[in-house]
Amino acid sequence: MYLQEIKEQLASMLEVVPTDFVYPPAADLGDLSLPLFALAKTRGLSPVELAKELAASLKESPKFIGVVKNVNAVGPYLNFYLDSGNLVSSVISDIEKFGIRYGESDNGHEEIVMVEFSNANTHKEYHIGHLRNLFYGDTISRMLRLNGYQTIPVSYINDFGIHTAKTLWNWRRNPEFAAQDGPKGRLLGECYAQAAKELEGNEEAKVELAAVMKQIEKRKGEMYELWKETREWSISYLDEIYQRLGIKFENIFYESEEIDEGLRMVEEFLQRGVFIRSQGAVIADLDEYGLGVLPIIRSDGTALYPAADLALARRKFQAYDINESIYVVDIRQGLYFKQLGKIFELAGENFNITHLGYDFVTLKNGMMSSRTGNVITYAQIINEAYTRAEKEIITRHEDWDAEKVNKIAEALTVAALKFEMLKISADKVITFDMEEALRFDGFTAAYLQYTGARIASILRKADENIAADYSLLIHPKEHALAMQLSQYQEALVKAGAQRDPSIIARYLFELAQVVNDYYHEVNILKASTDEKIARLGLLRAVKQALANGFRTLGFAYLEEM
RNA sequence: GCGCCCAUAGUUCAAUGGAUAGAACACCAGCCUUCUAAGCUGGUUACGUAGGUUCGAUUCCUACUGGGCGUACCA
Repeated sequence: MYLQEIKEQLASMLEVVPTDFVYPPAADLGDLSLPLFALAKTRGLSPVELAKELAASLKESPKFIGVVKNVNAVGPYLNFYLDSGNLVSSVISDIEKFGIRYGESDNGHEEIVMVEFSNANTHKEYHIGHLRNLFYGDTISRMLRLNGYQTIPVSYINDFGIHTAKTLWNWRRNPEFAAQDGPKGRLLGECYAQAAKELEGNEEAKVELAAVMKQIEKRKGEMYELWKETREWSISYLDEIYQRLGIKFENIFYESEEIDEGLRMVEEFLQRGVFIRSQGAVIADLDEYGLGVLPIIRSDGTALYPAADLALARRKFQAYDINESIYVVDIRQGLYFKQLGKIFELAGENFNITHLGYDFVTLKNGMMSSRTGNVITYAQIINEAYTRAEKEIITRHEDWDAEKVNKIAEALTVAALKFEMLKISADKVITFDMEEALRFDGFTAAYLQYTGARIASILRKADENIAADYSLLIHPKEHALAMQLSQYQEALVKAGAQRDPSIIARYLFELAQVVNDYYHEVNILKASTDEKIARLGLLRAVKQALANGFRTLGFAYLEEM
């Protein structure tokens, strides 16, 4: 990559490392900058003096002049100016060479990483909190792959907890649910919310609930049969969601399929002294490590969530030969994953597990809670987003047929939802606001897609893909555009290393801003022939970079919108 | 109680041990016989408080204040 090579050459001349270079805050200060504070200290000089000396001596060096156009000392900084023609043509040729793989790197050394995310529950509603997990996990998995890891995206569905019993308990006593038409998977969510509300403080009902749970656990009886049937509804509803949002898993695990092996492992860990019995329950006492106590089996003998997790972890490492298992789970479970890691350590299991946490999604009027009904479900948000997108398209394109409107509206909808969740750093609570989230201007997916569509439109009007002399492109806006394009790989590497998709979201937004600026400033189709074909080549490069970025975040590049 | 996280413009978010702390939205004023105005241009406004380390702190450390989360039978 052009920029990386420049940095390496300058670094070796100046006896620094490529990462010492920064980007100046303003274009007139150059393209690359080297702060001299550290270097000055080791040489016993003032940074300002050193800058002057280095600038003067570099200007004398013919080797240096071949690499960059100019260098200036500005205070304690050494500022470098790249030659526009070189910059633009090198960047375009990098992009042409790598195409869909432009930006990829091999930092992961083909290590095999399993990324577990979208740990949804059956028999419960799917809401915007789940979407953050889904999009974050999906993008992390893809980002790591682009950084040279082999990633295995998997999901782990909790189909066996007490929540399933709650839903079934209510389903049975309120026949109106079963009587309703329409998608049953979604209905189960409503049924659960009502059940949770009614079970609160209702001791009589809790006895009934325990009886339901027992049937499910024993895998026998009427409620178990109902569990099997309803479980399928939930699973197909989840499949529908994943398909609509373009999420693919290599495998989906289910708690009901891990629990038996989990219970065996609990016995094993008891014998090995990792777990103990206490107050009738089975626990891991991790107090001496500052990790408190983790209950594994309830005092009534029924299993808690960690039991199945033990078996799943072992399965992952034994069956898939992975180097690392990443759990993309809400940060509130941070303590749980520390406990799980300690348990494996005490048991002598060499499992490299990482909890990749992210903060939760809340609403302006407080935490989401199915009990109080303060929740925005997946169905609500996607329907609302789609309606708005469709309306927007129809007012702009009266001539489009319904099929075309639908196709574009769908792409805009999925992109909008993903981008809203990914553009915020994982360590921030998202306070979800429907109006803000579904706008089409500003820092949004629609802005990015619109930028892409306008480029595509120009390219359609003049499809002259012929060899061009890119060194003609010396306009300052072309220089700025090439600089931004050249930084795509850095953004992807940083995002991968920090496991933070918001870095790519911001990079793309900045790229789109530079592109829009260029679009308004420089005419492409009406330029002279040589300039025109060169500019079209630049636009093709921009299109490729945008498309690669969109794909990384999981949404479509639209030719028209 | 103990532990973890967060605090930047009216709002939602960035960045950085050092060059004028950036965007977006909102508000005001402009730009469609130049390639899609879902766009562009200009204007107004910010580092919670108090110390410390440092040549230099919004960034690192400590305390405080405010908000959130977790902390044995939810997941």
